[in-house]
Amino acid sequence: MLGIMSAEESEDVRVAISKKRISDSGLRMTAARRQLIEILAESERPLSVDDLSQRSKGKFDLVTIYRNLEVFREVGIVEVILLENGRNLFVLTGEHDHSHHIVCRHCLKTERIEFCMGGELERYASSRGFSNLSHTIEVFGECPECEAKH
Amino acid sequence: MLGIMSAEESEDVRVAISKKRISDSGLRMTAARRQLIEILAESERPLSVDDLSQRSKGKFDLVTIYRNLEVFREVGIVEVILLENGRNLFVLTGEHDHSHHIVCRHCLKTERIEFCMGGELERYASSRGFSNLSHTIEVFGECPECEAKH
DNA sequence: TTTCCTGCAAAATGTTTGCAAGGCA
DNA sequence: TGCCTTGCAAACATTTTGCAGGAAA
Repeated sequence: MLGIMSAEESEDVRVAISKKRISDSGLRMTAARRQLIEILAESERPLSVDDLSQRSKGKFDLVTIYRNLEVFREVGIVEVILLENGRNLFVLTGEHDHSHHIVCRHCLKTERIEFCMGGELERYASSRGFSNLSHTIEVFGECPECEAKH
Repeated sequence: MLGIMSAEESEDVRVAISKKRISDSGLRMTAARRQLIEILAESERPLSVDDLSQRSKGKFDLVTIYRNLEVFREVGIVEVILLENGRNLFVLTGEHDHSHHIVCRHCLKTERIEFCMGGELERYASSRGFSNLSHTIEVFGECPECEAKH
């Protein structure tokens, strides 16, 4: 875990960016928002609504968490990862607006994939007459630690 | 819509393959299964559980539809498309075991994408130590017809 | 002080489970 | 006949909505 800084931004930078984005959008910085952002920033993996509820020790109603995650998504500070089972995980984006992930099925540890082949896909979709495009790409597998446990 | 046969297999071929796969797996060919397979084969787009319920005129309980779709997935005759909102659509696969799609957000019309860049993704995931990989890739947009309606 | 945000309660969705009756092979 | 499937009912899990009180700016 030593070594040069990876491509990941530090916790603090992402928290700062997120808070700024909230107030720049004319929204209020409440205790719930502040704490949810911090929990997301501290986490080593993307979190579900339930994770966030637990890690905030039930201090906020689930409704509040749902509503704020939706707000976060709208202002572009969180990214949603759609799991194979249809559930969502949320991760602070920081600077980059869009990325894809390798997710461990067991522990949900996630790595960002540094390259995005969405361009090629969307170019193809475009050639087929589709417009207003978006795409999802996720890779699922077992991380080294989880594989070792078998 | 005239012209040479596309890469799509005909309805009948996919129905035949599907039925064979069911009985080869030691499962029974019931009225529900037969009809669900036929409805999927006739459909111009992937269907949701609810679509299947309606198109079979409520003849089968939702539970039956859920359970059979799960069976179909297990024996490999349907493929699941995970929408942006987390819902599932189901499509008969026929011969090919795995593909990706361009899905219209409005009418859900879907085109199969003929190429799959999953290999590259999984090679990358593999180099990061992940094993037992799978991936999802979907493109969403507006099809020409739906775009015209705006 | 005004408007946004939160919590509570309830409802709406979507999916799963258990069990007894029915039907395919 | 024997086991697989189905339907019904109920449970479950997740997410959404409405409204009144509370808190940012």
